[in-house]
Amino acid sequence: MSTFDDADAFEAAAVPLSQRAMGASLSARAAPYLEGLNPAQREAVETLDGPVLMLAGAGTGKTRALTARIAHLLTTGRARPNEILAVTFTNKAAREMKVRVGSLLGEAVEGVPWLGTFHSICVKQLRRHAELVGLKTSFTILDTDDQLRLLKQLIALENIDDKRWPARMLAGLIDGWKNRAFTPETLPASEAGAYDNMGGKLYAGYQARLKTLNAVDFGDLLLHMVTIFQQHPDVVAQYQRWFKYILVDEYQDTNVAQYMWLRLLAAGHKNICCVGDDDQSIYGWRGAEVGNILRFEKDFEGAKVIKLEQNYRSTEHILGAAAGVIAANKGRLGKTLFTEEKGGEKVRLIGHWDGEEEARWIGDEVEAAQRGTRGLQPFSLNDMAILVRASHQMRAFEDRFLTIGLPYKVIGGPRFYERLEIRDAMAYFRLIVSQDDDLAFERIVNTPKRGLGDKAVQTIQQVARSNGVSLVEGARLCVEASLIKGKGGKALGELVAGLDRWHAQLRAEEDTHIQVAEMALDESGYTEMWQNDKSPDAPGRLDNLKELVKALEQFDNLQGFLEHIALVMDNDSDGGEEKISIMTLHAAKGLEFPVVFLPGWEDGLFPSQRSMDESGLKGLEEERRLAYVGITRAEELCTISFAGNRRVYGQWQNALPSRFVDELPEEHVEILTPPGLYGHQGNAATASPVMSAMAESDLQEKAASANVYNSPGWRRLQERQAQRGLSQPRESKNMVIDAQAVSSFTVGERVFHQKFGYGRIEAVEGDKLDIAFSTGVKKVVAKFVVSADAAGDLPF
DNA sequence: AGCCTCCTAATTTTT
DNA sequence: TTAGGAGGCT
Repeated sequence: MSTFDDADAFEAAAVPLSQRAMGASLSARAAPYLEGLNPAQREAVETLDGPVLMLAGAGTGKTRALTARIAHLLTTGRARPNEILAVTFTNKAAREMKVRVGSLLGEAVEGVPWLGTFHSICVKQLRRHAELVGLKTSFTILDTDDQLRLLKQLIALENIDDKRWPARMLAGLIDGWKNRAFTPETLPASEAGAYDNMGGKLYAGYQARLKTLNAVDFGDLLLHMVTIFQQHPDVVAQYQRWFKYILVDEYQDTNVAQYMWLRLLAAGHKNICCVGDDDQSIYGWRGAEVGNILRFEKDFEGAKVIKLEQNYRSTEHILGAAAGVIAANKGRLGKTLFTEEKGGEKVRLIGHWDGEEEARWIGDEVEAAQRGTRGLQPFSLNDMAILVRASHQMRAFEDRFLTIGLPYKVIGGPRFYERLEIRDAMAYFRLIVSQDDDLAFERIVNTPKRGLGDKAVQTIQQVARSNGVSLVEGARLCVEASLIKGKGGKALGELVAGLDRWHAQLRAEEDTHIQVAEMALDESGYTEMWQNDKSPDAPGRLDNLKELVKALEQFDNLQGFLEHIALVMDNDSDGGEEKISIMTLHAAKGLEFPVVFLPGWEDGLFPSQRSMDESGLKGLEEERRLAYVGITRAEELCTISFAGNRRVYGQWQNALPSRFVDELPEEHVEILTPPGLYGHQGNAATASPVMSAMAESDLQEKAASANVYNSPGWRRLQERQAQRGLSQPRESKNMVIDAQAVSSFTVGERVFHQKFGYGRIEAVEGDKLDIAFSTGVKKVVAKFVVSADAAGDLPF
């Protein structure tokens, strides 16, 4: 069966033949989109037939090549817009590509209808074929919140210990399985069996539940399409025929499901062009398979590999430093970036006593760069960024910048549509559109407070289930039968009546969807709830709600809006004031800044200990790619720093400089040694332990063992830090306590705890102690207590 | 039903 | 340190 007979995007977007003629005449002259391309880029644009892997290093103009390729396909008449499938990962990338193709072709082309993210394209496809996986065309897309709520219910329903099966973990497992294209049916025993097969059972239960709810999660979008393609050759055949040319951006980030989907689609014309950079694969932890890009030539027979290696972004020192770091990775496809721009500043490297000093120093440097330093012209704050490994590192910078009044913005924080009030409002909207949306109902049934607690909700659920109806219908029955007493019952009646009324108003089209939306938020008491809220963020939330309603203006109806929101979750609202950006390294991929600071290069933090523990060498290599991504974001000035001491979860911890610091090639690095730091007496360059470490360490050995703790330079650095530590009373005490706390506790010993006071150890299990305090026996982690004899030395 | 207190865990995050 | 969740108390 097929829905291709419907008026669909293929037909709607078909381009009149006259345009093809126009395209041909355009290309007869010098095609404008080819101008200024270097030979490699040009080859990437003009090699249209067969599989092509465009290996595009950082800053080599891959978006340019990709968009020119689309323009080329269209103007030469090789493909009509609707015969091109172009996939990206983010909406931002999709948008940018649309804009750039548009500007290359002017008014000539309406747009490429199948240009979008993996997910948006899959939604489009799945809406056509939903019934093939037992869904209705109108299926809803769940966000993470809904997903977790659903899983919690499932876990409770199955009477499973939610300590052993936290919903979060289960969500992670299921996500992982979907990323690897495992359905409950195809889930290998090795995966499901690892958890008494309970994982597999819960997965199946979850999928069944989704089906009854007529809902899918993000992973399903891909997975369902892969399933459909595999089970219905006629369906996939149609798409294979239609998509003459396929383009994929950021191929190194594709997961197994995405890979399978692409392979299935490309099997027809085999004209697939994947763009990516194996050195920038940093999403392994969420299912991306670097292997996809490494295997490309094997997967797609007769593939042509084109390397874009000329970099237009960074100075040669920055490129050199990045190359030095990434060289330590194995199994790379291998690219060597070069630039024609010579000179520029070396990458600067500096060590600090602690994280606060690091933030202070960077703040000063930012202000200096604003004024113009070292013969460089002044930079705008918009041209500067601080890229951190983990978001908790941002705090030190925010604190410092607030103190000195430096405007900053955090990129990639909680997004607009993920905020509580927005999700609540959206749940109301969802219910207005469809009363079948049980998850939305659960979310708002007692928001604002209506006196409907667990018990009331349970009653509604029971009634709904036994009658085989939605929760809204169940609630209606409860009201009619007066099953819920008191003010809760009355409020529930009002809510149901309200939902009916708003829905009717929307249908009647007497009011616009915007008016209905406002009405719902007001009449439900939701707006009022925040107006009465005295917490400091309430006004902001009200503003957000206003903004949400305003966003409705761009859509013709609520359905369209909801669809958009489910898939497009960004908020790029940017005020006029110049600001320095603070973001994670992950968030920085694809961006560039003239001035970049890379703080926190300490072993354990970056590379992250957890990443190395969980994924070993693979994890370390991904961390290294992250370092590479970080350095290559910089155009002119790149500054790497590390701190000897850092407060982590309230405890002081000391750390060694990142092993990546040692991998920076000496000739591209300038060591800054401000007064008061490592060996400032005497010659700064030679006294620097970092420099010594770099000079003395053996690259080969490092690459092999990935362990440089034994290099002489590192030892010296450590010693020096320890010495400094002793001269700095506060921090050193903490470190001493830490050191002794880990090892030496015995049963019966008297200890002191900051909170519980004195106690006696009853049992020792690894680093966990059972201690009898005056208030009772507590389990305490060893590092939180000290031997009672040492208590007098406590800094608190 | 709702508030308060205790406990635990703590990268990276798009869709 | 701190945020969020769970469980207990009113």
